[in-house]
Amino acid sequence: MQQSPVPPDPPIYRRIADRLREAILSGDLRDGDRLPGENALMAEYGIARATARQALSVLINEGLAVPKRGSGVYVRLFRPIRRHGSRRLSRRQWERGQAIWDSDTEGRPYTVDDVNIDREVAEEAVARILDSAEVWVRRRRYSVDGRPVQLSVSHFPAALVEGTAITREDTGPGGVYARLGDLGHAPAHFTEEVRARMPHPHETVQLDLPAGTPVIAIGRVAYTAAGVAVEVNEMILDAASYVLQYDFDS
Amino acid sequence: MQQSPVPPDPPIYRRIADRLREAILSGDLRDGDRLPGENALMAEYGIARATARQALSVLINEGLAVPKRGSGVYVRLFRPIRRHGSRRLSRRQWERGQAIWDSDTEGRPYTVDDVNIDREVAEEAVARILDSAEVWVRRRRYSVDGRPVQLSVSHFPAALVEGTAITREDTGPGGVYARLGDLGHAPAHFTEEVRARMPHPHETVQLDLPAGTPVIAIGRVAYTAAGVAVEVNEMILDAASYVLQYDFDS
DNA sequence: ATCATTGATTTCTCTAGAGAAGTGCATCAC
DNA sequence: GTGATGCACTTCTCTAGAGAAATCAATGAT
Repeated sequence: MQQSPVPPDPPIYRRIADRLREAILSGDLRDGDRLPGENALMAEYGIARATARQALSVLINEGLAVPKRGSGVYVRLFRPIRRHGSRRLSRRQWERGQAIWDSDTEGRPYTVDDVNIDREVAEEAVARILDSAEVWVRRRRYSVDGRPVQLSVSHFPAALVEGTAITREDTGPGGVYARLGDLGHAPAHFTEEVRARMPHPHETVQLDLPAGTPVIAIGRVAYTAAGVAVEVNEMILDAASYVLQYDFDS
Repeated sequence: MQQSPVPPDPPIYRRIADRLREAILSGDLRDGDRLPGENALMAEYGIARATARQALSVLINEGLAVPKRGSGVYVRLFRPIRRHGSRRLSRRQWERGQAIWDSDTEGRPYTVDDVNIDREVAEEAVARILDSAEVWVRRRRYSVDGRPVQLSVSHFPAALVEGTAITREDTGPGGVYARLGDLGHAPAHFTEEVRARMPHPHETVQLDLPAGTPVIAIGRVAYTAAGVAVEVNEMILDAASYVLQYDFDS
């Protein structure tokens, strides 16, 4: 057989999904508006319930819509926070009014819940970087406007921070970086590795993520001026809540 | 009524998905291994086809599995490329063997297909940043090992680059940045904004993305030493193919 | 006015079954 | 050996229907 030159027309559920997506992206349906539900689609197109659900699930898994059980399916909103990698550099002229994507200029108040501090045996990658088999681990969750947006797990070499405020809930003024400075190990250089992926179940729960929302995973390593690694911080961000900004010369 | 203290046990499809996920994350099922299919799950658990499909769709939308029509459902592999923000800084001691996530050290050969160069009226955000209503636009797609991994759309102020090699397919040795240097507008500073989201349909097609794969959207602005914006580059990366690395002092 | 109840509406879960369409392997003709 | 054919198996699409569970507004009792 020769290659069929006829593009097979897409299945019903996909055509419906395409239509609805178009309505969302074009702005016909705005943030928070309600989409036609299962019953409405069944009636409008004369299709079975499963087919209507399949159409809606496409948009839900694309992160464009959010289902509310017992209520309806709604257009999802995107209003991110801007997170700066290098504060020093980004505070230059090229920052003001020059952003590509709209975002709330920071300054939104964080709250921290679920602090958890522990001494543990480090997993392989962390032990290698910190050159320390045992580590103190600080786990926290950050919320903005009462909604959780970020998980953070910090690791410190046990021998270095033993007995300091870093092993206690209240780290004092300036936080952990100030305490590392007190120890003569002030961070001077950072490396951040950034990935994006779909969340694991426990991340979905802790960040209260709707379907179709990826997470941004950041692995940050802090080094002293001498090049000694003093912290490994693994962060998980709700991708719908963040725009990361990095500035650099070259 | 009081708050029900009984956690309602999860539905069947979710329990099955949890089991399979566990098998994948624990390493029982490795990259490329085949998962039990619809028919196997129907038989094993005595459930309807739709329920078995729903269980598998959970993993597919999480990006852990990839369905191959007519063949089976397989465990997805993750073998990312490392992309450096600031080459200069990351080429220091703290780079060697200090990565958190495994990745192919770069050097993998890129190929560029689908080059497309055009003079256009800039959209609002780009016009504002470049301070130019008209722009030259270079669209390209990058592939590694024959698989598309990145889309890139570069904008240049029309008045600046008119008549130069930047408006032609072959930009000559050193690429567009060398040409901007020839014009006395060598880029000296970069700002990158990073987001993650689920792909739009045309991105899914052009990057050949399976379901459950987010994209990383990078908006990069290049500035001269004088602070003049000379390029806006919007990139879309297959999130399963990349780890971004940023290095900075502070 | 406030609170509890009821009922309509909505999404969610699942069953049972049918046919279309793509894959991959074994078999057969040459 | 080589290529074509057929068949088993797989995922994909869709129908029809049922009950559970959550939401929301209106109604009624206090």
